[in-house]
Amino acid sequence: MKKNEHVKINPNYLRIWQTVQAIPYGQVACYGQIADLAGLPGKARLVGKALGKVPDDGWQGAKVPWYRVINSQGKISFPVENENFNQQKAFLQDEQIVVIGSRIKLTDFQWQPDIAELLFKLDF
DNA sequence: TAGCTGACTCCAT
DNA sequence: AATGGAGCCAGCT
Repeated sequence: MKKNEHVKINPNYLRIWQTVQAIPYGQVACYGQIADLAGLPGKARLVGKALGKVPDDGWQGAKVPWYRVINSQGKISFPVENENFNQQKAFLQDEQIVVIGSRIKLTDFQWQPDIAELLFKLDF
């Protein structure tokens, strides 16, 4: 199939991608945090699924910074030295985020969104 | 339809 | 800090 016009995209993925786009440069968020902000509490694993399907060319004209999402323990959720792991780590370090091994200090880099502002921006 | 899977979390060691 | 187990739940086969 060449065209994707009849390919149905899970609407939850769209909300997740949009929420991830709101993570500021130089900061990170957890899977569960994104799920909550996207209005999908308890569905952290779905966030991982959605990120695995992020369009390479971005969504709605903007890139989706999937690499700014890590797990609740402050670690990159790919096996160490795996190709994806290395790419994610490199992207994060490019944003001045300190990554030690697979670990990032959440106390220093975790995104603390202003809920009111975010809800307005995301328009759910 | 019924299992299986996993870019998760939480809690105990 | 690292490791393991149980719970979790939408998607996928």
